[in-house]
Amino acid sequence: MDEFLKKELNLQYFQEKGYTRKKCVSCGAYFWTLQPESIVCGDQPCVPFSFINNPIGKKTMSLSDVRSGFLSYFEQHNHQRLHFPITNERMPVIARWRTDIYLTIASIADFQPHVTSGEVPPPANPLVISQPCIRLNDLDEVGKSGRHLTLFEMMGHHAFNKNVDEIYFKEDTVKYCNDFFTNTIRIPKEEINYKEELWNGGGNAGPCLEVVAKGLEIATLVFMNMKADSAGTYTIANEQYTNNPLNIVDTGYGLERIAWITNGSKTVYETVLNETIKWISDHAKNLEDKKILYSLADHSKSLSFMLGDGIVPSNVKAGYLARLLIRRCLRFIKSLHLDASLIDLVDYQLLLLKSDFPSLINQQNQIQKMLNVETKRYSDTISKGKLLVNRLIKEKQQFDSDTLITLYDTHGMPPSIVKQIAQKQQIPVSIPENFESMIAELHTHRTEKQEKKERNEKLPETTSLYYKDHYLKEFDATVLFAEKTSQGTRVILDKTTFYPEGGGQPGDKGFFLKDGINLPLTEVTKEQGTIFHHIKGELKKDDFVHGTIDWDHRYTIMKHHTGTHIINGALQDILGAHIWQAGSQLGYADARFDYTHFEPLTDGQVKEIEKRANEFITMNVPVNKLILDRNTAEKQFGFRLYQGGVPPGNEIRVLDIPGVDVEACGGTHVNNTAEIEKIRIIRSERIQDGVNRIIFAAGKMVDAYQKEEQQHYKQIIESFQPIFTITTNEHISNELKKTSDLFSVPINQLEKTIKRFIKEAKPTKQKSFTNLSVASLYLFDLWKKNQKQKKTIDMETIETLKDQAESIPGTEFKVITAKISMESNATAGAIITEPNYIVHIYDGKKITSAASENVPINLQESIVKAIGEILGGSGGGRPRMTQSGGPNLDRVDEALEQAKQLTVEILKK
RNA sequence: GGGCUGAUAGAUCAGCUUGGAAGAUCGCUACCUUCGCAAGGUAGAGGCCGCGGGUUCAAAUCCCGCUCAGUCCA
Repeated sequence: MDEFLKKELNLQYFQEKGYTRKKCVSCGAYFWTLQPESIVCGDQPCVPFSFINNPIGKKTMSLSDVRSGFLSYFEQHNHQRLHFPITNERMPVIARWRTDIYLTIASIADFQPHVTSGEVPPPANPLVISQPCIRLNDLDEVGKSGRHLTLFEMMGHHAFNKNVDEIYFKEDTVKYCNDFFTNTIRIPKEEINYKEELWNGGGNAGPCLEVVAKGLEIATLVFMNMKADSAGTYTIANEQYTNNPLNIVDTGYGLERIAWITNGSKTVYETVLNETIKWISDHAKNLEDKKILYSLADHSKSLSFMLGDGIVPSNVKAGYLARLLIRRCLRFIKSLHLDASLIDLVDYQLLLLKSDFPSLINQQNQIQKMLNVETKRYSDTISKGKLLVNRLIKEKQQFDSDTLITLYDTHGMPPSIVKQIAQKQQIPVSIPENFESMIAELHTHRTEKQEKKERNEKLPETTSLYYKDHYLKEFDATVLFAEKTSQGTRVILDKTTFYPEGGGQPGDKGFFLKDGINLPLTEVTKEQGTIFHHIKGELKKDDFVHGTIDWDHRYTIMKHHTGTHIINGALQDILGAHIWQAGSQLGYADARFDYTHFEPLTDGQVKEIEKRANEFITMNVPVNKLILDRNTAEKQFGFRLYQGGVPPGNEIRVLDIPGVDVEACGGTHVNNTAEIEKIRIIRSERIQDGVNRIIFAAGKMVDAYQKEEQQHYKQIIESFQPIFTITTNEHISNELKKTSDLFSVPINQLEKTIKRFIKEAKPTKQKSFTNLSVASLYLFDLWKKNQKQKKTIDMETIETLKDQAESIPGTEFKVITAKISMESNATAGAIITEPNYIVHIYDGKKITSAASENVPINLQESIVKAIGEILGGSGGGRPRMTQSGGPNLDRVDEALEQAKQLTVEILKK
């Protein structure tokens, strides 16, 4: 490998400028230096930091100084700066364009995978960017090491070479780098060493040079020229690599580190987060733990970016990472005894970031709301957890590590808080050193590798007519491929207007005509880019067919599809820019749209959204269907495009509804919002933490839905009919919702439920009500009263029963058998509070047998089974209190008689 | 996306292992005590035991779905 690096990195530039290649006596790595006598590479840990209190550079530089110095240096050297809507010169910290990572972790991540793979041309070439990145993998080092940050800016100049080095590659990269550091930052050239390393990550690899000065790595220059490939000839870290189609200059300059080296402060935090640290110190009462102070300053900055770029805290995906940081912050705030809230702190951060990152403060309102929700939720969790811990203390008097793990994993109680609570009660708690890894262990599970299906190259491609004209209903085509299936035939055509199932849009229906024979289409699918038509009947290769689409089906779905974009637009309008599509599924009868939001919608908000959506419809907004290359689309519309996921390839279909919504979308759509006619929101629900769902109908399906609703309503009214009448039929959906809430039963079960309640409540008076919900409420109350009455003991009945008691000859004991309408257990229980009674009571459902304390009888052993069997069942209970029953209730008299006889037999002397 | 919890009175929770009359504490109401308040005492109101199925003579309890909530991990 050394030989490989020597060959790759033996640059002309080093030779000309008089650098020497040396081997570090400490770590063994090779490095290039202008100090031939040096024996160590100059990186940590081989040498200590030597710039602390001894800064280098022409002057102390702020983050802004370094950033603008870098960007303008490279701009002057023919690099182009990037511009995006909303975020301006950077990309968001949430990697919307990536499916493999949640957060933007490096400047090159901006261009992966599409640009680095060569599929999409770079937005500019060469280009320069300063990209805010978030890395949470070394969370515990933050604040402790003096140099770890969760949010940092990685500055990079990138060049993408198709033919080795036509833009520039290794030589110019080092030249620019050295020039920038020595002239713009003014680090003496002798202080800068270039250390040889091999870099690999994210499926790529290549030689690299680490730029170190005074013990600190300030930049990494990667020459990415290889990609992972099992058939490759290079072996790096046990993986095979081959040449990449592009030679990529991937540089990463640590903005914060460069500022730090010119400041010479004790830690990076004093340089990067100085104002925040001061602010926190001013508000804190306990500053003993510097690590916590630094961490809080760092985390709150990360949060400003995460929430400002639209992450909604939740228990899934990137939302969970935001919550993780929020909860750490809340814990830090508590232990510092801050007299300000997390909201105050983030507000202050936003103010500091306002001039360099203005998009963040635009989200201040939403950020405050989200932090408020999260703060409240966390304190709820902790106070619930405290109760739980206290209960466990009572029960166990100690905490083993299993309990600690359960408390954290299941209830979110951090062990440190458990320890605090327990210590107050003199219960010792020892937190295992490897707690974190024990948690990790708990969650290790195999991740199933998804085998990539290779596209069958032999299968022909199909021209998608539906994209050229979303309204095309008929077409002629030639069969290119046919294959028999159990259902019929599946064929590939040269062209089609049948939309295949995908992206939440169901496939089209319709039929083919061949020589006057009708061949119905059962399914259209897309597998690895090939469109298959599944038909009933037979077709052969080279047949000519005429296809006709089920236009009603397709057009309804088109209305629903454009409808989801309108709903999305309405949501963003009313709730804010943090609204992001989290999934959608279109149907013929209705459509559903999932989106990120931090709380459930109120009924008022739903109404408002429905109203706004319908306004968009009546505004007659044209629906523009654009095909743009990726860079143009991103530049024009920003990352809002990637609502429904990231489309592959360089050409992107963009659906632009001006003033309403713009998204990359591969579905079929109407031409003008007016065609949708109307939208009705059927339901709004919370499908998981941080994600809500709206189910709506569009066009004629609104009428269909309302018809169905009326049918439900009618059925329910009818089930009330025998006893109650409902006089008005207004606000049907509202009435149904109220009623379904009252009985906590879904609408389709209401009819059944109401019948049950009428049967159990036994209403006797005919009554009429103005509307359904009032009638339901009345019924429910009646039912409750009835239930209660059954349970209340009627003293009169008890006295009557006692009077009926028959004495058992030769004893003081008295036996009662009876059939009553009250609850038999309660009645029996009341009687046997007095001595000498044995009762067998039937209440219409079961026979309860009970005996007073002083009666020497074991009902459970001697009687209960016998009488249960008479009823065709069985029975059981405790010696002094049993119940029995069975399906043959017509033999109750016989059973009671038998019970009496058995009792007398056992007790008589 | 996966794992783990939970849902019983207005609130916090017992009861579920081993099926057999729905409980405690706080809060609420009335009365006693007091010049008044706090506190104490006595009595009382307040439950579709989340929803739906199944097993059983019998389900808050056992089994299966569903809904809602919490939590951890990727």
